[in-house]
Amino acid sequence: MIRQEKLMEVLDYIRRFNDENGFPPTVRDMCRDLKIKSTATAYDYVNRLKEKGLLEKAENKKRAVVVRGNGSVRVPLLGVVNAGQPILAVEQNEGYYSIPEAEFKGEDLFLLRVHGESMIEAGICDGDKIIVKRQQTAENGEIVVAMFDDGTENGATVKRFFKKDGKIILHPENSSMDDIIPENQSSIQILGKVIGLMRSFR
Amino acid sequence: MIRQEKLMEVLDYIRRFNDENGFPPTVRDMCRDLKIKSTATAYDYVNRLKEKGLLEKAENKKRAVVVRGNGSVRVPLLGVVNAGQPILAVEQNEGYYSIPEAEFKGEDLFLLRVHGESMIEAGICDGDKIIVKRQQTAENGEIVVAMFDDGTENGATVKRFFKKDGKIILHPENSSMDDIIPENQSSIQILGKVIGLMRSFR
DNA sequence: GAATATTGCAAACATTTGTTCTATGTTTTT
DNA sequence: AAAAACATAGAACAAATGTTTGCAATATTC
Repeated sequence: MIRQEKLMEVLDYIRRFNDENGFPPTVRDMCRDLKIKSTATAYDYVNRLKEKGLLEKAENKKRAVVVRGNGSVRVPLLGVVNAGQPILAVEQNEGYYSIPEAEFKGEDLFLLRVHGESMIEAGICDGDKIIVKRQQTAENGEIVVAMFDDGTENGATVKRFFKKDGKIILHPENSSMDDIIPENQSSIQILGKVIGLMRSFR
Repeated sequence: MIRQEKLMEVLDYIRRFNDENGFPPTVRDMCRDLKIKSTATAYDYVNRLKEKGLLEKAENKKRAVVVRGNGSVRVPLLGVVNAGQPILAVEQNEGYYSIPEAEFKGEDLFLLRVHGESMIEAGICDGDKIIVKRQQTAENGEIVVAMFDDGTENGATVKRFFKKDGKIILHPENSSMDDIIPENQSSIQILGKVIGLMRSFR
């Protein structure tokens, strides 16, 4: 069917127009650029695309067609994490980053800048930005961001999580460091699970 | 000045509205959501932001305000790189990813999936996606993607680049591997410099 | 404190743009 | 080949939305 192709051409046009201009096209834009002779025709195309669920459209609003999924999610960078300073309780927002959602799936994600070498053997280096999924629990072997308060040592760290004989072990991936087994186990609080990271070389 | 704050609030609102809805707000949207009492006021705000260069606006068009830079660039994933297979000359495009431009600056970027452990001590692991800036030259110590043809060994690899006594050395960051000093030095071709990476834990 | 500039408001106006209607050509079905 | 279904066009209409104008409130300057 020729119609199919035309429809896809329109869909593609809307996507490109949006990318280039920052806002969606009008039916008249479509007519001009795709050599469609009537606004009614373009209007029709848009409605067919909507029926097929290929785009969203708000009725009666101007330039309100949306082709969903440009492929990125916005996540906040909440601070620095290492073996020392805790993340501030009132998480300061250091800005938003758009990360590819195909790569980093999940609800309630945030970023933290890593400080320190404690996870170097897991390929997590000083300065990396880790992508964390907020959750209170963790499975054995997962890398987590956790807080605990143990008198001398306290704060937020990123470590590999293990539970053995009912005791939580926070294991640094650095052979020159020892496991952390907080005395005050009940103070341990999982902030989230590390699902990915980004690094930029300077 | 109170005015300043209000302006920034509007700018932020436009950005958020766009993120959430996929298209920009109208002056009346601003009035409703920011408790502005007159469309003329909102209109005024928008024009001031335009004067300051903080947004773009097409005259007389509906919903045509744009806060440039939603913060991401679209880059293609071109294939796999390791010590073996070359990237296909006709680079196959495996899709686009939106990556934060604040983090990964530069023109002409692309992604490659890394295969192998040859850069493990530089924190580049098997399965990582590296962000490469296309360029033909490199400085001493930079991590590059390079191709060479040396009879037995050939293809594209990611290695640290050194030039010593006129000879190019491709240094793996893995103490169990040896430096590569291609016999046929003239066959060495730098495809780009690695400026960052992304990883997602499965 | 008067003069002046800035800011905000309400209402009217102008333009853009979505939507509907009817007609005509084109393909598919019977 | 007639009938039916579909696709497109052109024009008119209606709603959404940008823009202008004049006035009041508030802040700033002298």
